[in-house]
Amino acid sequence: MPEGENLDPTYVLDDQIGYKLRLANQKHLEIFARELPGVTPTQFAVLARLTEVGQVSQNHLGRLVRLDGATIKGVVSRLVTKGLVETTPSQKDRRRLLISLTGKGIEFTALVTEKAFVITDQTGTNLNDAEKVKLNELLDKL
Amino acid sequence: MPEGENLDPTYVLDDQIGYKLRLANQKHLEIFARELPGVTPTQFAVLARLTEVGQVSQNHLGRLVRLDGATIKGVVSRLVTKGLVETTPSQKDRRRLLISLTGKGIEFTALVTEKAFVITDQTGTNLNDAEKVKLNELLDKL
DNA sequence: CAAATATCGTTAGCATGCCAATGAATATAA
DNA sequence: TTATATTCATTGGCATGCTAACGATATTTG
Repeated sequence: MPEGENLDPTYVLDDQIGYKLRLANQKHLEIFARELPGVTPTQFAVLARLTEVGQVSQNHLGRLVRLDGATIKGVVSRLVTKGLVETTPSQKDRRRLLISLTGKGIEFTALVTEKAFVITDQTGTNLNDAEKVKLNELLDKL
Repeated sequence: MPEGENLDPTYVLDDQIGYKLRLANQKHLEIFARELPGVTPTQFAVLARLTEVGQVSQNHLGRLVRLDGATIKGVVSRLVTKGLVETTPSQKDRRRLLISLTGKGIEFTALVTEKAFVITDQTGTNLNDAEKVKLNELLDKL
């Protein structure tokens, strides 16, 4: 075997995990946009989290959906524009801005959660049940 | 068992495949930015693809990395600014803009491909070999 | 050949998502 | 208690990535 053979094996873009993750994400985005237009996956994630935890400060909410302060601010303000979320300055800590669902937000979230399940389902439509479980497991572990 | 029990099972954000994909992607982006600053994953994907296929038209290049025309245009022009890629108007088809690596682009890509392997490796660092294979398989199937 | 279609690149507009910097308020330390 | 740290929200800048619209060029069809 000649020396140096394996120094730089061919880099095949399609074999890279990062590339595959982008494509997988792309597929999900597509399904989401089709099944649930009017709100983005990120916006729905915020609504879902607010449903789970109730009123929280903006930065904390960002942490709960893994978005940094700059990003969560934009998402929240778009949800405010849609009337799904409202903001109240905190009394105890005057730095904080408390975020919560409006009545309309609660109603909307309840109404479309059904669709959200469909989206998760359709995203994994090429996998059987065992594979879905496995994929979830591996992504968790990652 | 009361009727209607399973009508709307609780939606748990952390269990949704779309959310997990976003987090996985986030992790990869982070590793990429740390290991290979100076170029983004998408930009590197374009360089890698150009290395594989040589000169191609801009729209076709976009198809080869799964980016639409509007997006690939921006990516290419940023790579042009960095001097890694160049554009030549096609003679046979005056609509087309041919894209290719510059000498610097070839050199740069060769130089950092090593890092790209490290990135793929680090992204899957929490998985053993069998799990990595499985994850790749499942993402392909998706 | 002429007309209808399709493709190519470009632009504008929008939503994610990041980093870095800033000022205000709070918490911790000396 | 005063000085230092941290936290919070906000802003500006940047790169992805999409859709929709547009004019220019090619291709296909009648």
